[in-house]
Amino acid sequence: MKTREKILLCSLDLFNERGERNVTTNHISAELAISPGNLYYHFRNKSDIIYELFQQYEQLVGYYLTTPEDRPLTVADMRGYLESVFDGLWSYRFLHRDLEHLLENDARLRQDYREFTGRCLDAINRIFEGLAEGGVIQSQPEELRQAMSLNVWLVVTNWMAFLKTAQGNNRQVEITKRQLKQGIYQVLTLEVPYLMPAYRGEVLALREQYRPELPLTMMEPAPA
Amino acid sequence: MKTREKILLCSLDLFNERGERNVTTNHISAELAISPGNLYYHFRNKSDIIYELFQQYEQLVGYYLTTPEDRPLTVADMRGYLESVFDGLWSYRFLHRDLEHLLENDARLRQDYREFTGRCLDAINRIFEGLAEGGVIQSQPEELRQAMSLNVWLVVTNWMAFLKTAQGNNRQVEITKRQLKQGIYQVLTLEVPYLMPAYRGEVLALREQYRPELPLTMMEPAPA
DNA sequence: CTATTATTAGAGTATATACTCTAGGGAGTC
DNA sequence: GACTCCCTAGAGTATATACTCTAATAATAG
Repeated sequence: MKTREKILLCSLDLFNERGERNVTTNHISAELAISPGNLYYHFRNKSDIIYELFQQYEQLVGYYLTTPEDRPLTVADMRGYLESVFDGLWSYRFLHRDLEHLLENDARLRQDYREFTGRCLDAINRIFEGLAEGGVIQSQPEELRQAMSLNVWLVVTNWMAFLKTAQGNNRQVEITKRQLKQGIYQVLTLEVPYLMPAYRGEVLALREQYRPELPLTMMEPAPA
Repeated sequence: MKTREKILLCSLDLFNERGERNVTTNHISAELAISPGNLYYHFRNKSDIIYELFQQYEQLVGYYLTTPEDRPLTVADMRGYLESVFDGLWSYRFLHRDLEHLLENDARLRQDYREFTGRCLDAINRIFEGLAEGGVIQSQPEELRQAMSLNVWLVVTNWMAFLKTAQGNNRQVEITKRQLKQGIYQVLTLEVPYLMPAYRGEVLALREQYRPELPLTMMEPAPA
């Protein structure tokens, strides 16, 4: 594998594990057993690495969130959206952590992220429309649907941060993918009151699959 | 005013304005025109300042969220809770920004914040119960109510962060209190489907008062 | 083989930042 | 006046971190 590619992969790993803030370019090069100079040959600076990872993320989520134009959406579709979006979130989870700091220091990222948010909100909105067409949820006025979409976005993008704060006494709180996916439970909670009778049971059963075992604020870090 | 108190007030101001991360102890002492040594005479370290500010915040919100035991809740109560909680959020908004980093570096804060979260979730839950008793919203099974409360918490605590990311092209995005309070609109959106007919109109009218003028992702920073 | 380009090493630097240390001023008390 | 206690000054330090610079080495093209 090319060094450049290795740097990206290694950076992503370290960022996800320890948080971008706690990973220096020296750490990255040390982990790869290359010199700092080498790293800076391939990337002008740390921001460029982050930006490129963000672009990967953007592309991935954009791909996940496409909606078919020729048919309404089903419960299976919805599940697919949730699963894949949370997968993406997991793979690039460092982004949604120190996000504010990242945006503060990179104008490109700031701009792109803003547009990305807009596209995602639109996509969520279209998914709600599709689900209404498919008879899964009630149709709602545009205004309400948009506000709902925004709430979905807030829950999805901040679920990880909540887990980290609500959990454990250790400095390095390790979140599992399973826990992250309990965010799906919270998103489906938002939909509960809008479910049509015909699909209510099915969606509630799906929701149960993501239910946390314990109330979240009582969760302790998994023993090592 | 005592120097100690001045340090707390000044720190809070600077933290809120520029973000905790961008404010050093040297900045604080410079702003106050005192020496760093002086600051460190009053506080052992930066974390101690933050921790004391957090305790103020905790107390404030704890006070805001108390529920009367002798009567059900009204729409006016609900409005009061939302207004005051968002006021508190505004006054200590730096806390909910770099929260993860703050918790990572202070075990006391980590522990306290976790308990604080638990208490807040309980309080939100009790408020929902009170509103159901008061006939404002439908009564819901415990499990659903808890998940709803958690969603409310997620929206409330992350609304500020969303505004900062969704808005403007400037490094230092200035959020107004008015914009922050649009978070109330989002919280009330969560309640819409549960409103009882008798109060539906009233709550929807209340909600309208917090409606953003523009779709949020199109919002530009206010011209200087 | 030679010339050129792409890649790598690794010591070194500029800057920032939380914090320390010593010395002393001012006000009240005996 | 001397003692004590609270408070203050401000130069200085240890450490971290993003990044640079020079030189050397592989890879490739002609």
